[in-house]
Amino acid sequence: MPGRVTQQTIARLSQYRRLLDRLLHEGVRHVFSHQMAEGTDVTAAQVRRDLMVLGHTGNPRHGYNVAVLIRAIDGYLDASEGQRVAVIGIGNLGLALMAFFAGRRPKLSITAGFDSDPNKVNRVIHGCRIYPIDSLAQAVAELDIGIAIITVPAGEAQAVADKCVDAGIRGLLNFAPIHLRVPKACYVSDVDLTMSLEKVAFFARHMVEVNNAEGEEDDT
Amino acid sequence: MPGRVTQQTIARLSQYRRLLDRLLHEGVRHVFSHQMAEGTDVTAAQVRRDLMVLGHTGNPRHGYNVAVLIRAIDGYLDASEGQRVAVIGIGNLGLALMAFFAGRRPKLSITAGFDSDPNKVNRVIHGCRIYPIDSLAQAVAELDIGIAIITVPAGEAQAVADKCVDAGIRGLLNFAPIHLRVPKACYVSDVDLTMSLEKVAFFARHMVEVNNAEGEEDDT
DNA sequence: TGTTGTGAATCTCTTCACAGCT
DNA sequence: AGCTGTGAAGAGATTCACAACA
Repeated sequence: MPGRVTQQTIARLSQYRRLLDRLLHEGVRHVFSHQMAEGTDVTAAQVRRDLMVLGHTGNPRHGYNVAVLIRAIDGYLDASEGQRVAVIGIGNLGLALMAFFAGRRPKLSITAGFDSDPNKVNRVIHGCRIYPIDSLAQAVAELDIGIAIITVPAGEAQAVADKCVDAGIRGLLNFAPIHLRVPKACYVSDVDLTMSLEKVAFFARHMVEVNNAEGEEDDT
Repeated sequence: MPGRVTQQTIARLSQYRRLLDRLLHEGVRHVFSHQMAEGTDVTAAQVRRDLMVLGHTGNPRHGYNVAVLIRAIDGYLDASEGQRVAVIGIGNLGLALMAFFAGRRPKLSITAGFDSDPNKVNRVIHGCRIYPIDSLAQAVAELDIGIAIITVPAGEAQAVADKCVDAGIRGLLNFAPIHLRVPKACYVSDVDLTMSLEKVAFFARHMVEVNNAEGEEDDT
């Protein structure tokens, strides 16, 4: 469907949707692009540009109908048949992510966990079973899992990624601090915690040159 | 010191350093830019361009001396006096992050935790004490904390951010799924887990149009 | 009047390509 | 022979600015 969408547009659509969900919850019916811009971290022009990929909605009188716009984003981002996700590596972080994502998006559900430690296998956490890593291919096929979250130590991450690819998984969310090599047909997004913290540490000391969305609020 | 450095250059320097640490550990003495490019996800030209900010140095014969380059990046990214970090919100994710960051970088140490739940207060986890959220300002001053990791629920995040700013914290790593409003002098980096997963889900279904660093390895 | 949708301009980041060095 | 460092070109993303519209 999409001719050519950038990763950042998809990222922002996800944020818009979250904002819109909250607004809907608060009883707001209509929003203007500049209001959406305020609630996220972008300009009004950027919001309108991003919404173009949806084929659009929106009128100059009331702006965008919140409920309609949410459905439009849902239709664009979500797979109608849903997508199932595995967490591989049931340590502190893996458990925290299972808790975090549990029940958050109906079309994107954590369905299984995997670990190499026999003590962790067969437990059921947040309604999903932990399988031995060796049964990955089989379980992925049976449960129709298309996405994996990798939370194993760096040293094991590449081997795990290879297994995922072999099992037919086409999307990886990688928390291991290492660059994964995968075939072009598999999409990887890295969440690099160390890098994120080091970035904050650096700019906390060099705040001057960051124009973190200028027209922003107060000043203490 | 930096005239104007971009966030992505800082992010990549952090990744180069991690790669170099590993190489040093493996006994590698010298690297060329194209080898560093392989180990991360960038081009050789990008690596060389990024390293320009260090002032430094590398020679056409052997490339870069690994140990020297690490020290150069250390000197650029790290505060010589070190920086102390607090984790606010000691739930699953907060605990996982305390474990993850424990002892990872000497110049960037998790020093305190904060939570509003009295049951969690005064415990000591990974060598650092959990304080009540009300004592934030005091503890931050006493322990000289400059950075906070926010892992509280979305509904509390803005209030927590405000307290952090008041307490003098100038860098925030935010895991709450909400856009924080802070003064321009405070730097915020968001780790948006939901967005990251939704991005993976989307591109896993639309792999075609992503040229995820083309010249990459195999093809199944 | 105040907003949307969007072509064009601008700005920012990445890649090219090559002189200079070893 | 093959690399580094970097000015200049190129690609890509964002913002401007305005016609169309309610």
